[in-house]
Amino acid sequence: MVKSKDTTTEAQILNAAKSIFQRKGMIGARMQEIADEAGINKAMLHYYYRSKQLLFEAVFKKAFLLLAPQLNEVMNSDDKICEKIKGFTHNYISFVIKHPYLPNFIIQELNRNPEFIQKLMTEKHFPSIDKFRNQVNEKVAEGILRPIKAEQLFINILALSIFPFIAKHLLKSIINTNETEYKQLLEERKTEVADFIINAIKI
Amino acid sequence: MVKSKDTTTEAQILNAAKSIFQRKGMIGARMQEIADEAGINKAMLHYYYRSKQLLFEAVFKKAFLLLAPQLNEVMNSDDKICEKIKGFTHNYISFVIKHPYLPNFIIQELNRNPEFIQKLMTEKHFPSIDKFRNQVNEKVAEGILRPIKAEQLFINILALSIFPFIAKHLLKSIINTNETEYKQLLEERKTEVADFIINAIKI
DNA sequence: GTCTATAGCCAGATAGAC
DNA sequence: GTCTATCTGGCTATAGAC
Repeated sequence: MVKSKDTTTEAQILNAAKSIFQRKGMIGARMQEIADEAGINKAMLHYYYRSKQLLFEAVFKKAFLLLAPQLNEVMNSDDKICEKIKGFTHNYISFVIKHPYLPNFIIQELNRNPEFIQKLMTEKHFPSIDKFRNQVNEKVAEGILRPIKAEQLFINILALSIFPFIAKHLLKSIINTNETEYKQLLEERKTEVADFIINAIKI
Repeated sequence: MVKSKDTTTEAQILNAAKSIFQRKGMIGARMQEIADEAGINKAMLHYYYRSKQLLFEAVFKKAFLLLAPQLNEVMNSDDKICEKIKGFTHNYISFVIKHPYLPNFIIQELNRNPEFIQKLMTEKHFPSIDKFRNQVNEKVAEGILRPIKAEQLFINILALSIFPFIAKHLLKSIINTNETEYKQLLEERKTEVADFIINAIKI
């Protein structure tokens, strides 16, 4: 029987590395920790990925390519604006509930190493908001939407979807909720965020 | 002549540490780097603050106590809700434009060490949204505001104010702007964010 | 391919002269 | 209080046996 793709040593390492890097970041992660998580020897990490830096880049790229296409898919679809907003916020929040460390990982590592984004921008699937921008400008000109810059609206959509995951611990304390209640709030946001945005922009 | 408070060695160290820790985080920062920034010897850091951990905690606490009272001041004032929102977003965004590393620093270090927030919660000035919550619930009951949970509204206000600073590099690339243009967008948000929120909640 | 042992480096911390 | 020199531990990376 051929080994399934996820049980090869190489894949086991990548999964373990993903888990550790996303929780601790590039600098905070320890190769020994990754090896332990994968249940194999530390030397094997170097055998397969040469260095910590290269292992990290493999993890980062994979994570980025998981988030980016979702941005594109919705932003550049042919849906109407309200449908886009509903679709995007619902899908994105659902996705991030399943992968809560992902956005913070991406944002944090891009802050640590802003030049890294240059490499990513050459990728085919790097997100763009061109279609979304045209749509918004058009509808604003027609008087169907309140005047707002497409860029600001885009920032708002992303902020409302992602921030509650990034600032989870701070927000939990300020609004004085426990873990269960906070998860409930996040669930509600799957629809709440779109309602909020649409009320904000419709005439 | 008595030395001004900011030129004592102790204060020089704290300022240098603030600058380095906020940019690199607790793990990324190097004691040597902080000493260089302060223009003094590495051994002095230990003479005044004993260890990296204690120096870090001094910086973190000072930073937190800079952000927290602003939250309280607006959220628990006697202003009407719309005034609160306008006042808070304008002041907070202005403040963060001047201290762009601050929110990310706080959020990042709280994620790394969630237990740390327990210590902070015992402080007098730890933010609470009690008054704001009552106000929102009241106005919603009266039918003056669209139905929304105060907690969700609070999260939205903070998200729209802070996220553009945290995700700066990512957002800059996606919306394809240079540094100057992005700063301009942030400037606009001093009023844009409040308009957006108020439109979203008013009937 | 997988392991053990270790080289080599770097950073926090301290000893001790001044 | 301030400095130089050094200790110590931890981490990445590799050499080499199996």
